[in-house]
Amino acid sequence: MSFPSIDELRLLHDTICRALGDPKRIQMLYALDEQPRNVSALAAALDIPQPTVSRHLAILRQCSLVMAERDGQMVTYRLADPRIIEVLGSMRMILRDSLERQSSVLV
Amino acid sequence: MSFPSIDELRLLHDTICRALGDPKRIQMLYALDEQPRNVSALAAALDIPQPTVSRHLAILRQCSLVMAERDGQMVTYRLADPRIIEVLGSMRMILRDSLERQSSVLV
DNA sequence: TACGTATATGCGGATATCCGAATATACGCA
DNA sequence: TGCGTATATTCGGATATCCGCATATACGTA
Repeated sequence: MSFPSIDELRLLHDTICRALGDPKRIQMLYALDEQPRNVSALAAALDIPQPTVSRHLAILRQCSLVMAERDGQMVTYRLADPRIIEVLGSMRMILRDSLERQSSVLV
Repeated sequence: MSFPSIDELRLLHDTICRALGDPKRIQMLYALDEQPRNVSALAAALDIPQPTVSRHLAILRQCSLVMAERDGQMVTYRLADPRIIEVLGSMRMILRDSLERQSSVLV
């Protein structure tokens, strides 16, 4: 087989794909792409309870998609790699074209 | 806010991200990118039981990532949009760079 | 119709995920 | 040390996911 090993795909799934496994986390990635924020700023911007935000950030941190930097009492989070936003953009294009294809069948 | 609406992100998650939510499904996408296959060929190639393959294919179908075409008794599956493989390739690069970054810290 | 092959689905249990509520920890400051 | 703010974690319950196993459905052929 010429395609990636199941081990690499498992790793890929355990990190990046898993991180994208919740819409709130995707939302958080976009918010952090716009600008780095601390936990409560993120919670306020997205209208999500602070413990929930903190938990999702912990997952994004484990998956190495965000970086945390303590700054006094606050912890500022930023994207570890802005290319994740490009990946999401590609997904949105695939989704958009897929929906378009489906709706044109209905005409 | 200038980033995508929570509704679009929810839709994105419910389709593409959800489809990538299992390593077997990612493996199947790669196998189908290599060449279209029917269910039992896919099951044999990946050494996964047929009912499991069938169920994962149903999810990929719901998410519009694969297309099914009946061909006598067999059903041939193919990628609906090969760009999903490019997306996975980008993810693998992000993962690779992330692991590299982490290991270089340990030196 | 009867049979064999290919594919899909129903059921049940194990496991994972998500969240609200409460609490614990970390830090700055008086 | 004591207090307030920021962040992280624990617990429990609801919900979703995955899979093995058995079975149902679809199709071709005799």
